[in-house]
Amino acid sequence: MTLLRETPTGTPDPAAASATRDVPDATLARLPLYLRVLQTFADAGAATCSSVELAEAAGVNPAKVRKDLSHLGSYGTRGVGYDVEYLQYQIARGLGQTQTWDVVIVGAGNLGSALSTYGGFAPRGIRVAAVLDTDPSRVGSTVGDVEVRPLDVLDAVVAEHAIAIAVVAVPGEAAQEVADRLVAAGVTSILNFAPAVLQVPPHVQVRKVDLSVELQILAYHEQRKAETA
Amino acid sequence: MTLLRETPTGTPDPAAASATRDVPDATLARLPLYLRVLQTFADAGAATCSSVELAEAAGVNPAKVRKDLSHLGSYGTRGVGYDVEYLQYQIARGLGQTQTWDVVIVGAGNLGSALSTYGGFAPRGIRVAAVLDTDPSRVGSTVGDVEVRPLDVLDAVVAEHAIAIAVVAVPGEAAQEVADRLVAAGVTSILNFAPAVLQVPPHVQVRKVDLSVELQILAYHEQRKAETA
DNA sequence: TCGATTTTGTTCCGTCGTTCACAAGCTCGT
DNA sequence: ACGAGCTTGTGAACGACGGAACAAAATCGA
Repeated sequence: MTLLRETPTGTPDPAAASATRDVPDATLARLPLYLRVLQTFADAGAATCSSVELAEAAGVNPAKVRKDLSHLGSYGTRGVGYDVEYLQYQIARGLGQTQTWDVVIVGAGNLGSALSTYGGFAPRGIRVAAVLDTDPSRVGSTVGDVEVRPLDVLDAVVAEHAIAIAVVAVPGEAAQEVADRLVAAGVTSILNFAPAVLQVPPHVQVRKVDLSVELQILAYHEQRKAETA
Repeated sequence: MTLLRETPTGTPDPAAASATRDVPDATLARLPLYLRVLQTFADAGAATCSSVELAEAAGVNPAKVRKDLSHLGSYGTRGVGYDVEYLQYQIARGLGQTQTWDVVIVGAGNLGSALSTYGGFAPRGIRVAAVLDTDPSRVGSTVGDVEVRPLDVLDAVVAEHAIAIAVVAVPGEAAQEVADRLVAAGVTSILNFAPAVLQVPPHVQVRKVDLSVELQILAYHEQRKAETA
């Protein structure tokens, strides 16, 4: 899938520099979690923390924490642990949070509105630069503190904010067309909430979140419990 | 993690009956996707379809489709393919869609409202039986076609509808307390949208969806592209 | 200065998921 | 009635992930 490289077991790079490379997706999904836990530690006034503490608060295995962090570099001190503030910075850097990423949300329905006003984006270096919709009844209204604009301004918005990431929160029937327009506008990463499989060129990355799938998986396990016999 | 059993390579069960068992989570996550694709095939008037057609429409490998489906049983015909309608029924059965699952949503904020009015649940055997919130200013209002009720009625609601699955869509600070109350009420599966790690008894299953994590992962890959050097 | 203690970083191994490749089996035309 | 041509279902190889165990290294006290 994604291009992978072997862990550089060769010469230990001069640490710092641009050592950020080759983070597995499984690890990547946990780094934001660590970041959140570290913030609670920082709020509590802790200067350092061990992998065991981090693991307990995050609900994972301590060895997994250490291995995850080692993918970013060697930022801990043996016998001591990790400096909370320094590790926060390093994880943020590894995730690309040193810069703020402007994103555009297409679809101002219930889900699009919820995403637009979601408070969890800003602290993580993500800013909703624009919310677009084709429905004239929605255009002009405001969700959160941004105005809903027509989809026609997409090209201009993408160019103005140098947007690379877009969120698709439209009905499944409209998703492919929206995706096509996003790609044409120059977007290279799409987060798709619509129940549809998007066809995009290979240089465009798509991640999919299906709200009902999660519930269906839970329902499956409930059914298993109920069967028993 | 989840209890696993070896694939029953022993005696081939009399097929039909209650052959649904031991479906890996990775497969489980794709079954709803196949179901959606099959519906488009049915709408187009197709009576049968091959694993290759299914795979292309779902954007996965044909072999993966066949292996996924084989976990449910042998419902295809060699040389022909799968009967669309029959396969739809079998997947739905495997997922536990033969019955309707009532769920309760806690939190009537933007996200909770979006979930309550999400049209994708009903066709998949999931019904939002109640939406609860602690905020008095929200209680009494209606989202979609259900009224927002106070969290205090949780026990009664869970008992009345025999609810096993709950959705947590509250701020991170309130998530753990809500989870505790859900567990006390008898809920055994929780879908958590709050940015918090929930501590629950081992018999309770938690799935987590973090909206910002998905965007952060995309941001990481964008950063990788930008670095290049 | 040196050893004891603590905690990281890494190696090794078992397990799970994905993919390839092929045998089993069904349909259709002759 | 029978062989040709598909398509499924599955065994096996491969790669990635998770977890345990261990060696490397830093601090602290004597």
